Amino acid sequence: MSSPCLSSILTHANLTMYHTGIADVVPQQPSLLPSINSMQISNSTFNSAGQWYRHINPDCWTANNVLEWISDHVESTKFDANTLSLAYCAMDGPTLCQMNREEIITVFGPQLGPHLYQSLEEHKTKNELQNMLGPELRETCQLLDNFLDNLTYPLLSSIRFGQAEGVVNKKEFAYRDDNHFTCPSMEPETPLAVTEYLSDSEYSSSSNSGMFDSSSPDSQESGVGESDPEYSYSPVSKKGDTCLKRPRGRPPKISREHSSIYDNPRKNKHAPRGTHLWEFIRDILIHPERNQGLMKWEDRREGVFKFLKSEAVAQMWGQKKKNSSMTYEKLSRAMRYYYKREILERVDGRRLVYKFGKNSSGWKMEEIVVST
DNA sequence: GCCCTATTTCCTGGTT
DNA sequence: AAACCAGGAAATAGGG
Repeated sequence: MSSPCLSSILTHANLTMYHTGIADVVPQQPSLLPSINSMQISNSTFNSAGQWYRHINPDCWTANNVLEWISDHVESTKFDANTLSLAYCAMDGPTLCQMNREEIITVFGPQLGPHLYQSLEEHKTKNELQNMLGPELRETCQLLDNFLDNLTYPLLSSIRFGQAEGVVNKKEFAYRDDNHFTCPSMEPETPLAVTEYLSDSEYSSSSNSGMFDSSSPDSQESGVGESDPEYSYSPVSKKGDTCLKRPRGRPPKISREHSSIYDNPRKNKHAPRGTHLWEFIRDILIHPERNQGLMKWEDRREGVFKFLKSEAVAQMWGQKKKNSSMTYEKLSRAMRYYYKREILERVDGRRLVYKFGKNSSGWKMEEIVVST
């Protein structure tokens, strides 16, 4: 992006803010402009690895949080940061929150301004909503944030899993966990790595080419830890050779002494019943600003929704349940059990489409408004 | 330890 | 052919 209009934007911004009474966030004296404007910043100035602001109400953002927030949008919109003056990024959250749309566009320009305004509104809404919601929903939102952060910054997560291998064997991690094989570099609560923000088909094919293939029975038999004869396998196993079949059902969990490094030390001995799958799905749906195309409402009033990134949602569910071998195939089986209990209703002939049933709750507009 | 609920995993067969 | 759907069977985890 070129910056021929920078000076006019800056000049106009100062005048506008002067007249609108928010000039305290920028140099008030025109004579200061040249020196302040010389404090220009480049895209490389920004470091988006922090993102603490995401978990804080914009009203409480520090100037640093504001800078982080702006930096994220500079990166995501490929905006030329050279055209931004640091002076305009030096305001804190309360100051920022006082600005209306026009003021933000005036300050940050017609390209970046609308993005920033939109984002600010989303952060405000999200935090207001989260303050009114229970801990389970907050946890889901946190999960979404973490998951989407990994989608946005795949490099960081791929480094954690060892990017040399390219696609990481998530299934192997899972079974090794279950069978007392652990990855020394893996931290507790480490979010799943996703190498790219893929479409569903891409997601699946990339999985297939790698490790956590859910569709192939052959691949499901591989990647099993070797310590347990029941789960042992031959790495070269193909159809018809000596590979032992994996028993049905959930693999046994690792014992306390072996799992200690994974357990959250704050976790209760008798943890409260976690969010159910349908509640997890619901919580994603009622946070449209965070679900970023994972799922969408087909008919909000009727409770009809659709999976857009089915494998991604399944991975998130697996992340929540500390089960990195979760797939949409398995998730959808659990969903189908809800038909009988009338938590979900069948939607015939439509792929990836489900409907909340009469025994579900918390997704209707009225309920959300009433609960506030 | 038993029972129950809520999944999780695997599977076969059918549909899109 | 791949992805998805349907539902049976068997298994686990956690709570009561």
